[in-house]
Amino acid sequence: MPMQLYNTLTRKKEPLVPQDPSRITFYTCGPTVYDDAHIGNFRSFLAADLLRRWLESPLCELMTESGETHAGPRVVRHIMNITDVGHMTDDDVADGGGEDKMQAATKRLLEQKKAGASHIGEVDPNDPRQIADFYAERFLEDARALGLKVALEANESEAKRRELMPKATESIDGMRGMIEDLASKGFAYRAGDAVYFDVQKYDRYGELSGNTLDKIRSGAGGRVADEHTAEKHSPADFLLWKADASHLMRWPGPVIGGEAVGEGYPGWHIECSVMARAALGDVIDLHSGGEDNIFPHHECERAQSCCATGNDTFARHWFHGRFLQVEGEKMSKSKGNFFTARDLFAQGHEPAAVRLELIKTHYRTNANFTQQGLKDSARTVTRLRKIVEEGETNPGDPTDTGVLEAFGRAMQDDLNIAEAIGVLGAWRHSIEKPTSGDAEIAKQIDRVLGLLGLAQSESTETEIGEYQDGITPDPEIESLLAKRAEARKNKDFATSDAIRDELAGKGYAIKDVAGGKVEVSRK
RNA sequence: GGCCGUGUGCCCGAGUGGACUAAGGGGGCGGAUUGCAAAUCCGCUAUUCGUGGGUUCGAAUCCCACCGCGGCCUCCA
Repeated sequence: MPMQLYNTLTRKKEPLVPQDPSRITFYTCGPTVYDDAHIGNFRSFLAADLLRRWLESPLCELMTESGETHAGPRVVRHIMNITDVGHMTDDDVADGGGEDKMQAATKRLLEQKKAGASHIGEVDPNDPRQIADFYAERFLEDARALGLKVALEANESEAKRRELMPKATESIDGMRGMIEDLASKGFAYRAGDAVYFDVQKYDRYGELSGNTLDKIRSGAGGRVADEHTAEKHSPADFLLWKADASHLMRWPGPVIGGEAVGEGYPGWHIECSVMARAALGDVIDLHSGGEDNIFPHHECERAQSCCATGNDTFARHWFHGRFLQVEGEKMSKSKGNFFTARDLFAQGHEPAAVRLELIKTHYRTNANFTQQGLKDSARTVTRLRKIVEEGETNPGDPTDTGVLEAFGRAMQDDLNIAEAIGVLGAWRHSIEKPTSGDAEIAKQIDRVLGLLGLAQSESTETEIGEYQDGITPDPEIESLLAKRAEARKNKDFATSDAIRDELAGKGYAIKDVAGGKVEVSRK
């Protein structure tokens, strides 16, 4: 059974049929780097990463255009852009008002700097390019820590990074070119300082999101402001270029109808059309993003790309992940349930646990990120690691060969990761003593899950303690551990238990491990 | 208001018409082990699938209505 994958465009599960099944083209809308990416962002990027890893797996079978089955492994050319251009908060505002994201970041960073925050280091909060570069670098670090394959590949060299994780600011010429091309073909027009895409010229506008121009016009959300739209042909027309000499980030504008539109900045959809085409060609196999990207971003991107290339199809298959909630609630800074990946690492959670917690819920349901879940995930990772470590020292055949097939069957069905992990649990249960064959199976499964290669949290050893979760040994803990060891030696268990309780009160869990040492971890 | 998705045990989550007397993980309980814990291992832990109707020989699974939750309807993964 070839792999089935839900396609946002057709609103149903259907076989993924790439143009060339041995080499799949995949574009993912990446982060806007005006702040650290949060775990919701990463859930979406990790869903794309999991899909990519699955497609590359020898276990994955795809349908070809002629209806045959194509067995893996295969190559996935995966591109993830980095948006480092600020965008107007409101592109309807014709008079240059509104606030740019990078400008908003500047404001925030200035405030933080005043308040004494040091994490921004030498960055000049008044320079949007420095801000973007700073956060882009941090994004890449986090992405690598979480095992995002595209970020690992991009790390090989600056050339690779430009190729696989292009920045919008590196593609301004291409954007200008596509805007001019769209205008010359009659799909775009100039109105005052702006160039707009003429949605009425593209009759498939709305197919992806299920919107119609009618509904957009009468949108009860009340967000289609009309007083500024007089210059547009349709209220749904969207910005391709905005001339604005006051904008901090600005570039020479396109030439429309022989006249140069002034210096300014591109609209926020055009970059992906340009970068996807440059890296992957006119028609791509797969395109992913968060569910909020469906409209307007991907709808607009599709319109631009199809009109520019003259093809009916831009992306053959659209893949969108649902949002992440935290402890059952919408994630928000005011609720205090807003986490970046590095927040969690700093709390001592290992990247593999964070990764598993973020990928273990089916991408098309709202996931609930919880502290308990993070603990469960950490345990699952430890167990998987153990199978490999113990198995490698015990030569032998696999205990059960059916597990790969069952795991694969689950993944083939629209990336049913939860069932796949269920299969893994039952498999682990059936193993009494892991063999080298079992270790091989675990490793093959992990090439899809991407957990075992990630950095383990540092443990620091002292004479009596093994400190986990990045805990730094300090004299107070050390002396308590020493006292407890002494008490245990004298069989004074009342004292020894009291010390354990005291440490628990300070937030540390301890356990006695082989060799007479005590493992100290966070409670 | 429109569109899209979703609602399964104490919790997270599989299952999408008959092998469901509903995976897997966590938690809890009991046992082995341990000075006691931790970890590990063994056993137990939903006659029931948001609510109410309907279709069917048969429904968690299909249909309708209602309720709850989430997303989009020109910043947003």
